[in-house]
Amino acid sequence: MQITLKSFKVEQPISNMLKKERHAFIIKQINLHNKVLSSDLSIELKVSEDTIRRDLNILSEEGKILKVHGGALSKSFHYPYQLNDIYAKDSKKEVAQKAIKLISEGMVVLTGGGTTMIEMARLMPEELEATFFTVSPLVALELSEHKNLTVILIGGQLSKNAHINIGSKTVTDLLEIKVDLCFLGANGIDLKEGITDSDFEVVQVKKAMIRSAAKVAIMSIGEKLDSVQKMKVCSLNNLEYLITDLQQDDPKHAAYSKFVKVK
Amino acid sequence: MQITLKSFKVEQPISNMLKKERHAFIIKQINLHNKVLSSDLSIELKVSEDTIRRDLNILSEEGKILKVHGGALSKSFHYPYQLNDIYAKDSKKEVAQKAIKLISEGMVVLTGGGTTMIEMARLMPEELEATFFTVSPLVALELSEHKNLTVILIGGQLSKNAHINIGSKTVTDLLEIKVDLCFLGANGIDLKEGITDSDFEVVQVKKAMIRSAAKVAIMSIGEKLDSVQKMKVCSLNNLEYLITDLQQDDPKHAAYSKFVKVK
DNA sequence: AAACTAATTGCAGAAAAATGCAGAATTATC
DNA sequence: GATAATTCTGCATTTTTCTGCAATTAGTTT
Repeated sequence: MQITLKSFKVEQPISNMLKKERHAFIIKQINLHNKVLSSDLSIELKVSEDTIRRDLNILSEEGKILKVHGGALSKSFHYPYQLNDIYAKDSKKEVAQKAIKLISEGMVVLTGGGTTMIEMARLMPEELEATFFTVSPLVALELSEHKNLTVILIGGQLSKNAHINIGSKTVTDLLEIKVDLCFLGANGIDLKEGITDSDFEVVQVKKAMIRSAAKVAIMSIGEKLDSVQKMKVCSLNNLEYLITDLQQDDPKHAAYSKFVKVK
Repeated sequence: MQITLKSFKVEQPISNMLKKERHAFIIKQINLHNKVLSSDLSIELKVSEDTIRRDLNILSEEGKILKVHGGALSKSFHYPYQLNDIYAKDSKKEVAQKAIKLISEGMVVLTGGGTTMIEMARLMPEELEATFFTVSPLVALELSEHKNLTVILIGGQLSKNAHINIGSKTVTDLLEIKVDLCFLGANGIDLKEGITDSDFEVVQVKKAMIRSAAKVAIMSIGEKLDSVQKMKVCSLNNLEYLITDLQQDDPKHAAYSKFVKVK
């Protein structure tokens, strides 16, 4: 005996559907795809767009969906944004915590800028004795709140965007130092393209920082994995560590762990 | 100069995106990378730059992002330092206002640290075009909020008390520059003893700053006149200006005006 | 079952929104 | 101060929405 399915049973909109049924169908689609277009629904449900629009208006008034021009979105649709707060602050804190574990007493460390680095500076153990070089005035100020840290700010022209020191002075000063471990943030991390960034001057500084360091650790929230920016900083095999907020055995990590120690 | 990588791999945007979806995408990109370019978004989202610009304007009006020429920035990246409880803030603001009058277009200026200097940085005219050297990370950060200022931070070891860079590196770097005007705060000002301070390393830096400057201006609230600290920075005839919050004809000024131009 | 009322649906035309484009104005950059 | 990039402005086009209104259907009453 053989059963042949003639048609795929997708969400099967019955012709001559009742209003309530249509509404249920719409809600289901929104839950499934987070959005619907009036034009799509009109075709799928074989009713005029006006009817769909009326449906969407009703559902919107009932607070079940978010109506927008052209269709509707899931009510749980929200901006990935926390007012007054740093984006993904908790993730960044986790990254920072993991990074701090790599620092041992008496070490000489070099750090870049960025919110993750500032979180790290804040979370540094109170009693730790170490020397920190940094190109970021903000990181320097945070670090200097810790009594046993020696903080050395590498000078240069202060970049208005990146809030770190850049330019030839910064680069040549960096060439004169030698540190045990360098922590860098990244704007783009990708298997093929390695570490990438979008600002030419920032890239120069990061390259110099990498040259000055025995080991380099990249700190990044998991979201940035597999994204590429316009300019290359270095390839993955220049790195020692990759620190993210993800679990060590997260599938996103797998490919990277061939190149670097993933934390 | 700009190097462009061939491959672009980003959150792939769905075609026929609703406006809100585009907005969410934009905000996510900003949160992730701290900035976006209109031109990039136009390509990524496959809409005209005009549409992106309109999107950015809306998001900016909603206070979600910081729109700038060419794209937008993350708002939280704007650094969160506010020293609000400053002693004698109003007096210091007056001093700062008077000091700013000494700065003219295109000048090269050197500044020290301290709350008065930070007030000056904040009150700087928005459009002023000038070059500022400073040994204070906080002053540097404040100054860098002004678009036409070039801010160069003289590096060194960050002093935990004075919050300025100190040490031999700072001093030798200072010897290599030559500026039109140097603004210094003072801990003690006295007719006989001149400018005095209480921290040895800070004194070394201030001396170096004075050597690098064609003219030196001391900024101080009136209260500090006729007080002496442990270590000498320089005598009064090394100075060009003395700027206080007092009236120019204040009796306290009289004796000083024989040595310096009192403002 | 007929008649009546209320709700639903589709449609035409007007209104509003969204988008892209051209040229002018402004801003950045060197 | 010239050049290039970006933004603004007004406008045309397309798409979506809104507003009656007529046709249809469903439900109720007599």
